[in-house]
Formats: sequence, structure tokens, C-alpha cells
Amino acid sequence: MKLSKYFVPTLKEVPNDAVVASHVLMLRTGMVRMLSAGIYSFLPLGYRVIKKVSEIIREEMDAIGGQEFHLPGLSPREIWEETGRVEAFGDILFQIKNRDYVLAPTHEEIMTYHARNVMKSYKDMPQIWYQIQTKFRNEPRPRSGVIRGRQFLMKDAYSFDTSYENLDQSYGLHDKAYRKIFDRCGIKYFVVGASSGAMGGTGSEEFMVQSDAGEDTVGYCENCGYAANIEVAASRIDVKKRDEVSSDVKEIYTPNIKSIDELCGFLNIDETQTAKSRVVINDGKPVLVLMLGNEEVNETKLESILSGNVRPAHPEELVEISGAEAGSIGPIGFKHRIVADLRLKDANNLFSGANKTDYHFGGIDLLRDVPSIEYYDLRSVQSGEGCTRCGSNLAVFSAIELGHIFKLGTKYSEAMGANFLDENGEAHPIIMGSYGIGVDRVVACFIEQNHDDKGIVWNKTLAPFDVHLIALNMKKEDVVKNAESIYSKLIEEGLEVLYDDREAQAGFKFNDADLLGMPLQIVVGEKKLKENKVELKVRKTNERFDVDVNNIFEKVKELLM
RNA sequence: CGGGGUGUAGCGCAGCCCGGUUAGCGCGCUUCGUUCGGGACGAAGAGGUCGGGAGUUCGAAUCUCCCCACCCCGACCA
Repeated sequence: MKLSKYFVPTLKEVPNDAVVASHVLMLRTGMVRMLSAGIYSFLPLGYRVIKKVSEIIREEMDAIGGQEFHLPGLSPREIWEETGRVEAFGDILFQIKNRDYVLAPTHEEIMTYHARNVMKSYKDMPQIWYQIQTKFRNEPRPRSGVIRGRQFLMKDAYSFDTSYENLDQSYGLHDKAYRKIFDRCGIKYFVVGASSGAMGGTGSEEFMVQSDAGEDTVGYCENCGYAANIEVAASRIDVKKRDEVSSDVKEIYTPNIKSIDELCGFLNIDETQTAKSRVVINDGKPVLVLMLGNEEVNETKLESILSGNVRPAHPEELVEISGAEAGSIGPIGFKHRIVADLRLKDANNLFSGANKTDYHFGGIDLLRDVPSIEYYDLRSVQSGEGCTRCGSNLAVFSAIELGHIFKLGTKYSEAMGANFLDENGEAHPIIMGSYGIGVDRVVACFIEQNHDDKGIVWNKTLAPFDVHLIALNMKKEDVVKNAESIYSKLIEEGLEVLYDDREAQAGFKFNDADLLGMPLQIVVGEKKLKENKVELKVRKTNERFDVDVNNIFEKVKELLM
């Protein structure tokens, strides 16, 4: 491809609206342009990369017996009513104004629609159906460029099986295929285990990439590979040790002391001697949540323990429930359910609120004074805490979800009446799995992981072109002649070549080449042509080789391997 | 949806507080000439509903009100 004719609008300056590296670089390299918030057009260069990722996905999906579909983006709303997901998605679901259609945010319903009444026999299964399609979600807040958009490209696959054992197999095939896909793309990822979530089902894994642009927080153990969403992650952490002697409960006057920090300062104690109280309303009933010192409650853990609806109590409610204002609430004398974090298990000599405004108790012995207390893991793990599996230090960081594999079970087949007959002629709902990969996220994540201050550093697998050929001075006949012949020769050999044949300064071309980041650059200039040589530069390592014009292809092949 | 911010040429910005010529600057773009291995130089040009609407005023990019778009933080997130 000749750059003089190719639509690659590169940007020298950093666009104002972009913050994360991949977003900045995708704009600067002319891979994408924004049309509207969270809606991006892929330009020719960017689309080449999308196609490369898609092709890898396609190959690996086909290798596990997947069959590619191309489903519509539009679908009648009533099909989503069948599974109750119009309500479940709520405002996320785009609805068409002048006809009762929605823009599909995912395709479980549509695939199930095609399966029902067609896959009627156990003999028809297993099946793996997939597609690479645009999804539409009315995200309240699109961000980070292509990483969270209102419209994005997703590979979604669905498996149909007759038993949970067979589902496990289909699931396992996807797990392997996904690892191959991300390995081939050259992405550093890790796998986070089940957090079954609102989708229902029996198991799931998320394929994650560490990135500050990510929206999930995970705990990860480099040593053993343990990885879990912060919402469920556990760690080895000491419980507060029980003192040998429990002192008596004593009431302390603590005027205007509201926070744990203030309490510690006022009494000159350490925060590990205190228990913080939070009151929530769980399905209309108050619950006191006790944490050691200043530790924050992990909302997800709390909600899964309490089940049902959980919300913080209003300030007026607090007085009514506990008799005290926020800051003076504690376990002793609290007349409702009390749950405490495990670190407080059987602790004594604690300071906490006295349920009387401006008073705290000291010498609290939870074992002695609060017999009805229940203990759970309620805190979020933090970096540096011990891995529960191997004891090494856990790292906590944010991450981007690249893929998700999910054992759906029969949620959709039951709701939509997709049944099959087994060997005995009995009807059962089809057992399904669903498996997604964010294709544009793969591209963005690769760039997040592979760039420097000059631009993108592609590998051969995903690079839009293998070679970036630069003719330094288009006014010199010798340079043009040699560049043209190298260009044809490499194309003949099956390489993808981007040829910078523009009338421009050398520095301009070098910088564009580094920005666009093809793995290998070939520089054709007067200076080295005098010795019948051209320069090859490896983008990643910045290594340079002077190569005889007649040996270019061999050296290119060697360097690209 | 809550908090903060921005909107002026393709891109990056100044001007606005304190209303008053023809709305500027850098990059990019067009033409000509010079230059040609790390974002060149000279000369001449083109390019603007100052986000939109209403208002105040003799006069609005500038003041007031409403709306819209976009960004950041939070909430939300199959």
C-alpha cells in the first residue's frame, strides 16, 4: 500500500479528549475517529487490525467446531420480553423509536430463537455457534476510547448441550480456545474465576488484562496465578489477637468525635483497637456492620451475605434504630442483627460507639458482650496481603475484561421453550453456554501493553503491515527506483508492505513510521544506496542493520520471525 | 444520575474576568522557489453560524437565562 494514496490521517498533537494510551494512539495513528460519544469509526489502518484479530478468533473457534453465523443487530423487542431482559437491561438496551425493535446488546435470545424447534433431538447436539457482530449498549458513560463504547465489536459464541457434563466439555473447549487466541495475539492476560453474578448459571471465567484504564479491580497472585475480582477476592490476614485479660466495659465521654481517626487521636489509641460501625437497611430491617478500625466494607460481599436489598441507613433512621447519631454507634445495646468482619472474631478490649451520642465504650469483649454477633469476610483485599492459596503477596490492580466464558445452564432455553427430546423421549431444556470476546478491546489492550513514547509497537501477528518501507527522498531517481523494486519484490514474496512514497522530509517520515509502529522499517536513502545498501530497523528493539539490496528479503524474513 | 471542567479554522490553543476596529497564534492545508537521513526555510494564499437558542445593550466570542455536545471523578456495568 502506498502511503501517498492511503487514508491514514495521523496526528502530531495529542487530541484533547483522549486520556489513556491506547485511545491517544489509535487517534494519532488514524486507526479510528470518534463519531459521537462511545461511537467510533474504524479507518482503513485500524480495520486491518480488527480483521487480523477476527481472523485469529475465527480460526480458533472453527478449530473447536464452531460454526459462524451472522445475526442481525436489529431484533424485535418481544423476543427480549420472553426472557425478561428488556427490564433486566433497562436503559442499557437501545430501543428503536419508530418500530418495536431493539438494537441487540448481546445475542443469547437470538441464538436460542434459532435453536428452538430446530434442535429437537439429543442427536442434534452438541453445537457451537458463534458470530463476530456489532453490539449496542446505551452505556451511561462511555470512556477510554474503544474500551467502553456504546457500539462495539464482539465475538459471541453459544454452546448447546444435552447435559451439564457435556456443557463442561464445551466450556472447556472455549477455555482452551480463548487462551490460544490471546496467546497468539501476544497479549499478557490472566484468568479470573467465577463470580456468578446476575446472569445466573453455574460457573464463569473472565479473561483480564492489567491496565489503569480498566474498570474492574482484581486481586492477583503472580506466584500461583490465583486471581479474583475484588468483589469476591480473599486473602490471608491476621485476625485481631485476643488479649489475655478482658477489661470491663467503660463508658467514655467523647464530645464531637465522629470518625475512627478522631477517636484514636482523642483517646491516643491505635485504630486496630477500634471497631467501626455502619448501619444498613436490609429488606427493611436494620443491620449493624462492624469493621476493624477504618477498614471499608466490601459492598458486594455484604450484599451476598445479607441477600435481598441492602442500602445505607439515613441519618434520621440511625437515631431511631440505635439511639445515637452516626459516629457513636456500636455493638453493645444494639437491638438488631449484627455482622462483623472476620478480623474482629472474638476480639476484646475494643473501643466502639456506645449508642449514645458523644459517648463511646472501651473494654468491649465481643465474645462476652455481644453473643449474637455473626462473623463473615466483609473486607476488600489489599495489595501485599497473603494469597490464600500459596501465601505470596497479592497484588491488587485494575483490569480490563477482554473475554468472558459462562455456563449459562437453562435460563434462556427454559424461558424461550427451547427443548429437546432425550433417548427416552422426554423433553428437557437445552443446556447452554455463552462466550464473549471484545474484539476492539483486544486491539486497545494490545496497544496498552505495546507502545513507547514514540508510538505503537506492533508484533507481526496484529500489525496492519509487516514492513514499513520508507523512501527518503522522492526526488532522487535512484532512491525511488530502488524503493519501488523492493516494494514489488516484498509484495511478491507475500509480505504486507506499507510504502511511504510521500514527498516529505526524512524526519517526518521516520516519526510517522515509529508512530504507526510496524515491526520492521526499511529505509531507502541516497547515502547507503551508494554502497548498494538499505537500512532495516526493528521497531521494538531499535536495532539497525545495513543490508545489501540483493539480500533484503532474506534479512526481512529473518527479522520478522 | 451527582460533582467538576471544556466548547473559538482540520488539530492544539489565546482572547471572555473588565462588551467597542477587519476575532488572533502555532501546527496542518494550497501555490511558487529553495532544502532533502530524525517533524526544514522564504514568499503568497485559502479556511470561522466564536456549540445552539433566547435575552440585556447603540453594540455580544465577551454579560444573563435555557438547551446541547464532549471530557474527568463518582454511581452503574451482560
